[in-house]
Amino acid sequence: MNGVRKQEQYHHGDLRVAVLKRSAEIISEQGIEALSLRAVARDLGVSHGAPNRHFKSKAELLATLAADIWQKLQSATLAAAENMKSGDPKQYLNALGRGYLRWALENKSAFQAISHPDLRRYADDQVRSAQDAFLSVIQKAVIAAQKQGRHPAVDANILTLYTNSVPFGCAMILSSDMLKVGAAGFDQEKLIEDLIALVVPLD
Amino acid sequence: MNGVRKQEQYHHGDLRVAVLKRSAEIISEQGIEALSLRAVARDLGVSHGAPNRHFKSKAELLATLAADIWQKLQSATLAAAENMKSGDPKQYLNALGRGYLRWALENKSAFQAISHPDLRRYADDQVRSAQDAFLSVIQKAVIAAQKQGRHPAVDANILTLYTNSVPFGCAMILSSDMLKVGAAGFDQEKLIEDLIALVVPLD
DNA sequence: CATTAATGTAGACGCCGTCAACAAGAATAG
DNA sequence: CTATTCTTGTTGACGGCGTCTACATTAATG
Repeated sequence: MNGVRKQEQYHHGDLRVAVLKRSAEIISEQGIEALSLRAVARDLGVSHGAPNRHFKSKAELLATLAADIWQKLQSATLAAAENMKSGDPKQYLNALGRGYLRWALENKSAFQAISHPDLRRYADDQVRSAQDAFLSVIQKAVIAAQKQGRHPAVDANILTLYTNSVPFGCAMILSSDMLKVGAAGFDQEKLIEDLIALVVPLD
Repeated sequence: MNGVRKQEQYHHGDLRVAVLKRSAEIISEQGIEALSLRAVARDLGVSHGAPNRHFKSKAELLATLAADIWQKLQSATLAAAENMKSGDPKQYLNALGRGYLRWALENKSAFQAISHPDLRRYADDQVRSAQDAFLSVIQKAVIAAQKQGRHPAVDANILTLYTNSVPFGCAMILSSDMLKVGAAGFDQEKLIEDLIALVVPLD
């Protein structure tokens, strides 16, 4: 029960972290378009200008959040394939794909946030490197699977793009309700399995 | 030389159309996040409240624009496969895919706009039906190709989702510069061809 | 303990979307 | 042709936003 509120104190103590945390909550609860610096400040019982001491701009806050989301996506994706690290490259890639898509579908708002227009404008180093880290995980697995006979003749970059675009596009489409797959009580895990099997068939 | 400006007149005559046109320009030139009702009004030499007479809200304007973009995407996609309408279903689907991806890459800002967060909130009938019209074009072609032996055992909805997610995801990834494929002078048409061939191989 | 740096506050600025009250012009009925 | 009504554009206001500056408080440092 150490949830001691520090609202009465002049210095918050951890405002940067608190802003990031509350922002992430707002994104996952109400979507990224509902996020405003002033609302976060209000929620934290702090003046409207306080967050600016920790983020040069809203874009910088968004970039920090986005980098974090990429990192979480990467962790989840890797964790899903953990137990077959040393196994068959195709199975490994397939497991990565399933982990990727599963995380995206279970964290729709966060996943949508990483492609938000405001982020694209603000090409931030931390976002870039978080993205690159994730993409290189995929790329390595793609290349390993290619050596094992998956589309041997195709350019590796194009193959990586293709492999990425399926969970990415699928998550975008599903999370924006563009296309409804079996509205009533459908089996998400089966969807994931069948869909990824189309990109990375296990023979 | 009939570019007669009507700015001096009290009634614009065609404000709704003019707003839509200028909005589309702004989106394609500066991206959707740069679009504001007031800026459009300014550009058209009209008072800041005037556009509200033609659109209940900004969301409604966005919805109208989005429906238009879906329609354009559909036209371009269909046009790209026009000459093989009566041919092989797989070739037809492949051509649709290439037309889809090509249009998305040549109209990046517009394409990105249709998945903008502000739109997802505002579930508008016109957007829905424009989307549905487009998706049913794809779905029909997917089913036709399936009858010809493309992934015969897979659920048609999942197969449609998969088929859609490749051009969609790929266009999203490329247009947000997440992944760069052959930065220096690369052949877009070859990329399109190779990529779509992975989803809809022509044997 | 005195000074400096870090952090939060308060108020202002110019954007934005939206609304209500009003004005101008177009369309229509008599 | 004129009087009325409807549509469309104007104006000003409101609150919300991001950002900046001047200032206050606290923490850290010498």
